Amino acid sequence: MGKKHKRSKQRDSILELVRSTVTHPTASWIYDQLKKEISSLSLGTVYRNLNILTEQGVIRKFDFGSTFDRYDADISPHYHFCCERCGSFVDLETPVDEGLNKEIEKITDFKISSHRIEFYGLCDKCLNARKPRELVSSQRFKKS
Amino acid sequence: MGKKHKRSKQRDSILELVRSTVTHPTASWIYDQLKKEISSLSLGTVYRNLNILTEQGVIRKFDFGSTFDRYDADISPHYHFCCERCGSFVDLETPVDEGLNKEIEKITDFKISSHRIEFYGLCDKCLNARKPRELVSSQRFKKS
DNA sequence: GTTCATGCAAATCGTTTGCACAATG
DNA sequence: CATTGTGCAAACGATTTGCATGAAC
Repeated sequence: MGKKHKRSKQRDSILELVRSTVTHPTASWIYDQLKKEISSLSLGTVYRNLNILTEQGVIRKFDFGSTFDRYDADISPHYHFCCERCGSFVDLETPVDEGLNKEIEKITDFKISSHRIEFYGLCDKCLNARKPRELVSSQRFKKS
Repeated sequence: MGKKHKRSKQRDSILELVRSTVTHPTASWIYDQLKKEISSLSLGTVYRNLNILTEQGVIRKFDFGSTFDRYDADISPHYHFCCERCGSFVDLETPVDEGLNKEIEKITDFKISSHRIEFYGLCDKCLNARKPRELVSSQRFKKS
């Protein structure tokens, strides 16, 4: 069950602004824009509402699933899987589809040099650990 | 031309450790591990060396290209392109390949619920702006 | 009137940096 | 010995949070 959320002018404006652009704006850009309109606006409110909207699934946040940079000594191109439960980040064996870059070049005016794919879901360990008693629902994963 | 880098026990150990694991470790995990071995080690050194190794192409850093979270009101599945020069982040029209998830499930024990693809390269604007005088080589892109 | 949102400022967290000293070539 | 690396602590920048006040229901 999600929490009850009252409407607010601030949240409405934030959503409207994010919907009006295709630039995938950052929080501070949103803040700068709306500040002109709602001069009392604070940055904390922008962050709070972006999180609420993301939680509600109304917008999407691109944060790579973790705040921490991760390092990999395998520099050969390969894809990754990221477990949404435990946060593990593993290499996949699937061959990399080099043709994809060309396909995108065909439909855009861009020069594509590389691409990256991440798959999300549940890893085998977490699948098996499913519901032994209760589901640890929102276990925000920590570093390490 | 890259800079001259002298060898150091710290950097050697960091590289060895990153190479010895497939867990895509974070800086602080690396620090914790090596601290046992090199008790004088400092976190700053770990970061400095991870950056050097990344710069040298010996390891790879997964940082999503920007420090800022970006938000998108288009929650329908679609892929993205990220310009390595100006940092613009744009939606692609290519249809999403839903079959990919199944393919990965076939070769792993994971339950895949979604995937995400980002293409990297140069956008049309940056391509055309190429070398009018000089190439703005390492323009680290700012917010907005 | 109870609940949730706001603005503000302080706090947090990952990462970077300036500096004096130590190690490398 | 000239140059780069280290440890330490302070600085940084994005994001979060505690608190008193204000708006929504």
